[in-house]
Amino acid sequence: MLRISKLTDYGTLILAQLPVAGRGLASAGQVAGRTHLAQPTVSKLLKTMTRAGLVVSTRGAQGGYALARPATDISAAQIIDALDGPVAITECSSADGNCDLEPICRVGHAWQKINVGIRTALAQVSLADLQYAADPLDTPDLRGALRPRDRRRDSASLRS
Amino acid sequence: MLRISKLTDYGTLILAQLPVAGRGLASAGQVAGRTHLAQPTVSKLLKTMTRAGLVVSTRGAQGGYALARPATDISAAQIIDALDGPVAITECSSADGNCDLEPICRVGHAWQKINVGIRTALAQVSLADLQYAADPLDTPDLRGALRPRDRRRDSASLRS
DNA sequence: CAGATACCGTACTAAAATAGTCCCATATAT
DNA sequence: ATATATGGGACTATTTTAGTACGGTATCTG
Repeated sequence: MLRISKLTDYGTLILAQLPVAGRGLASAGQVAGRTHLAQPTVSKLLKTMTRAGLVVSTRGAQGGYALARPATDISAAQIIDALDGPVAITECSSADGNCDLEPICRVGHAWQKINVGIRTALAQVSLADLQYAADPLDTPDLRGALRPRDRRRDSASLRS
Repeated sequence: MLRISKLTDYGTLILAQLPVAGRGLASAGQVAGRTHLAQPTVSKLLKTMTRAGLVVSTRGAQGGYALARPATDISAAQIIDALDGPVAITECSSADGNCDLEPICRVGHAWQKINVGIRTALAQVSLADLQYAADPLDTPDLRGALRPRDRRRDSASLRS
């Protein structure tokens, strides 16, 4: 949970190996060699990313792949969308749609908002950013994603 | 990927149903009834959250559960830690530890930094915040989590 | 034109994580 | 004593993720 899937990680590694369109091509086999990943896996990922528009391909002998655009114009969110599919947000927890208890269901929706908030944040991170990641670590403000109309510091309202 | 697991969602629903310690108790059966979740599932989650210290329990007849502390003092990160276990960050992608290609491996680490950044952000969101989540949605700044030493806007350095 | 190279798409298998259930032990109120 | 209710672990089922295989198509080279 809250982890980047292996395939997304692989995909990023692969993208980092590709030349930008116009500066040459790299075949799936070459990329596999450089990343130490299995060739079929690399092929699969490249195919998927091609369909997603992150990568362009050339068929035939001397063919291969290249980044569709500069690394600064490829976002982390796009990579995730391509490889993990559109984010599957948790649906309403009530099995049979019995959402009569409004305050409860609103809690479920809050998680969805957090999901979307995180995703939107990932749209701001580019492949180039990922490549240059240094050591320090800073904390984004996620509370803004919820923005309650009126935040109380007491929990009295918890009583059902 | 990047989704809140069902169990975490359930857990939040359940927490929202519990009185704060000192203001009474709710049994697993009662909570199951109010949330429309299966009783064994509710029991399991409450047991887990008790062990994690989010909830306190009283055994025996008339026993039950209560929040260990006010909803403002229970963070989203704590709920996730309790129910999804410590975040399993993607390990080095190189199967046999062959991380000779430094720039490549650094990409993998960047995702880890994003993971941690998101997690840290979640520590700022309380159960009370989740309950009052309103409609608007704001975007946290995740790029801060990477903070490159010197960010270039060109992708020339992509060439391997 | 022939053959080799390399992508395209889909279907399939395998492995792992998630979700959900069951049972027996223990503690406490009446 | 007995009914109620949590504690802990084992177990099964389901879903998701990861990885492989195969037949098809496009393009370069000679």
